[in-house]
Amino acid sequence: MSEENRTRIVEAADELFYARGIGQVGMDAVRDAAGVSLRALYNEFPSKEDLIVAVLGKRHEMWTSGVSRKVDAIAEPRAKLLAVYDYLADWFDDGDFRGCGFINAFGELGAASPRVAETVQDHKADFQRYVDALVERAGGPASLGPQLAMLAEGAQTTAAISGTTEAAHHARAAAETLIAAAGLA
Amino acid sequence: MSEENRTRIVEAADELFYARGIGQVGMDAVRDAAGVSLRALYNEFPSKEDLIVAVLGKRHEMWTSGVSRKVDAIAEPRAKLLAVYDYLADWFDDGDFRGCGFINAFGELGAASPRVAETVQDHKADFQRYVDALVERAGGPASLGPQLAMLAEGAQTTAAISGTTEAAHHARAAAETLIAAAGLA
DNA sequence: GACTATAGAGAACGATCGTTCTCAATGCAA
DNA sequence: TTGCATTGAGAACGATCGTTCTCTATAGTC
Repeated sequence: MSEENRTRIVEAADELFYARGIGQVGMDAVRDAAGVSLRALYNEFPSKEDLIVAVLGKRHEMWTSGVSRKVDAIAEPRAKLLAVYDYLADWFDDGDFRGCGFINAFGELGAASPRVAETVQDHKADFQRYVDALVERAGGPASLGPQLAMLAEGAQTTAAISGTTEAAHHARAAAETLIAAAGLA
Repeated sequence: MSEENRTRIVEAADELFYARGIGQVGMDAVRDAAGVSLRALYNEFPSKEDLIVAVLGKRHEMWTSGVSRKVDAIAEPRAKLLAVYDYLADWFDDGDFRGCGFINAFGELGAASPRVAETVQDHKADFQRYVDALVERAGGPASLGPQLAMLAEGAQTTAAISGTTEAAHHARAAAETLIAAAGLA
């Protein structure tokens, strides 16, 4: 029961935080959306900061599983690198896309909450390691990893602000050029 | 006098908003930092949203003049493109660097305030046009502009979250590769 | 010097928010 | 059934915030 409450709360909070911005969402709104009592909410998450960290944790899992599903579907190591941008394209096409939740949380609360800042840093470092590993398995130089990750980063904010999906395709095209220039056929 | 008040308020607010996140800064804090009465503050900016938009406007000017100062110092059209990343490197080295103020504002308030969202969009569109113009003058293909701008975008968020300057150099290296691949010697 | 307009200092207001508390209802153990 | 622990519903609390108002002092005008 408690576990069911947790997931319902986290899912509702994630949706609200992401759509409106964390500071614009009160705990009352989370309670209403989750269909849970305020007492149950605070039983699971003793403070809003705890809830925020949990939401980011769930978002990290969604990101990680979403990216690797797309990457795992491709066999060729070089093409795996490009699959990341295909995942972005799918994501950007979601009507509710509003940028990277981690970047948004960092900009809003990174300075005020060390826990939030650290959670965001961990997420980005994890993704960087993931891309680095793909690059290595494809036989690319170590310098390629940060460049490819940065393109993904830039695509997310560009797509969020411009409101268009193009950024994913521009990023993918740039990645193809970088990969080819790195000597990966 | 009123003009002097305006600039003092905007400068103080910019520093606070950027360092702490906009929602974490009350109008009282702005008043204290600006050394101005609350009445004078509201005389110049009838609402906090007005102040936020003014702060973003000033930030846009700082960004525009900073980038073009760096770009104008270079003669060769191809090298002008890379000067953008040198500007980023300088900026990231600032101890108070905390990412792109526009991205931060968008993530925090873009959904709640159409005026903020539009101001951020205008800023990014302006920068994109600027890069596109540099690319065109260098004889590069139109597809290069979005790619270079996206690298700059990604570098800013990466540097902000990782807390390191490297991102500017990675972005610059990637830009060199993209520029070379586009046939610009 | 008297009058008026302006502005500073900060109290005050109303709303919101994170968090806790009250109270009644429920479910379970004996 | 009685007693007890748990829970839901939501009122209440204390703090903060954006904004306005009061009151006083000052400066300029006649």
